[in-house]
Amino acid sequence: MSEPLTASDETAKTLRIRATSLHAQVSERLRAMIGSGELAAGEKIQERALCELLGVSRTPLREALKALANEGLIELLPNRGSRVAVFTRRQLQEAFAVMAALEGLAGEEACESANDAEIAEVEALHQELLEYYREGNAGDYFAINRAIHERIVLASHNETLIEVYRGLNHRVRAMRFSMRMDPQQWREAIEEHESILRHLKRRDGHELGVLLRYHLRNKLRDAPA
Amino acid sequence: MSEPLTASDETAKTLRIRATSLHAQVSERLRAMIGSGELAAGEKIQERALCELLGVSRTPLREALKALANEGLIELLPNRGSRVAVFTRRQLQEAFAVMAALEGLAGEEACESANDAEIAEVEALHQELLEYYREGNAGDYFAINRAIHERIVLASHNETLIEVYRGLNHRVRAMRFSMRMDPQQWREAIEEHESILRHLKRRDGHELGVLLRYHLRNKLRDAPA
DNA sequence: CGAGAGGATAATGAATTCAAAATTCAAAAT
DNA sequence: ATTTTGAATTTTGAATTCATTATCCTCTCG
Repeated sequence: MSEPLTASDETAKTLRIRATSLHAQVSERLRAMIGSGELAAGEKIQERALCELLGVSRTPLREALKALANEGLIELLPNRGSRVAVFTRRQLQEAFAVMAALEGLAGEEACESANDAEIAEVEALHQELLEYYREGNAGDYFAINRAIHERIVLASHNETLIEVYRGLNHRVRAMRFSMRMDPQQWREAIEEHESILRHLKRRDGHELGVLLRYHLRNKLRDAPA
Repeated sequence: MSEPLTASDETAKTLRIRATSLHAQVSERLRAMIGSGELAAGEKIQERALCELLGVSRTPLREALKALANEGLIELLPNRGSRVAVFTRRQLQEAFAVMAALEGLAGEEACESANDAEIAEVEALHQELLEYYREGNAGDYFAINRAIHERIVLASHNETLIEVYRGLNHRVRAMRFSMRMDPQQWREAIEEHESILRHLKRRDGHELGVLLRYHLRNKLRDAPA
């Protein structure tokens, strides 16, 4: 893993149209590295080493760092470089609360704007969710759970909402928390998801909004941090 | 206006500790210029000219541009530089909807977290609002209106929420819309504000949340854009 | 007279350079 | 032995340089 972003082969370089600017590629890459934990929270950014790893000069890397700092994923220390942002338990709870509020709006708007295919997709994911619940497969359950929430946000067709939600999602991923639930909570979560799907299919925006705004409450235990 | 960011006087330079990095100062400055309309929507960013105006080299300017692009205030055109973002009427409506959702959460949390001084401050602003309403002074009315909403968000003591809200606020300012209301709507807005204040003082988070989530609906006419 | 080719000019994107600041490390002093 | 000092080294922040791409302008040809 971690190959240079630019093709090392000269021919490939000249033949391939450069899709995006380097700083955008580096930003994307760093977000992924932070989200996956390859760059750990609090870790100092070694500019020169990262440049070498990514195969770019410091200029695009620093541009990317500034952009990510604006997103909250990187902290800039005056005259002392930058490090991966450290999130507190409180910040995680805050992000959850904001995301729940956004999902509430997304639910309302999705009921008005979603097309049938999008709703069908959520339903399909819901079936998968139930499958993993029955199997007791928590890892895949959480992945699907997240996918469902994302699909509902996408179905709002509100680009601004989608973008803001995405930013928070990046942060939450960076936090690498463990969302452990006991069987009772898990059962309740499943019931809530049943309601969510039902209201979405009925396009009952108001009720779906209420559900989503409170669905995330108390789901969080805490992060290892 | 528009003096270089760095002191031109050598003595001042050496004596004063440099507070923040150039890119941060430039970002701040550009946000203000976009918010005030000094840089108009859609306007091409002339890097060299701006550098000269701000008294910095292209490096910090470009870092700032990347950061603002991430915020949505600047558009990056591949190999063609950048321009001030152009917002559509739809994006403005989207931003309003998201802000209303965030204010709803802010209201709920403010009722739990605000201290009495913060509530008193909102009440004082509310009195000012009424004053401007009676005077028919729309300009100051909107300024105070915005201040009230901001104070409620701040009173949530949810840093993540505050930050996300602030980002949207920058965009909305950049849009320079006109929020014209007829007398009937204005009267209704005042009544809503009365309710908002009443619920805040009673710390009735649920009701305040509902109010704020729907307060902004239909407030928007449109932008000159 | 207008459309298009082609070359000059300017702007962009990224690498490199350079000064200032922080960090490291070894020697000296308590 | 531990802390302190101060020079060497590294890292950072920002300016400058350089290759590439886009834009403009003129000239030719229809």
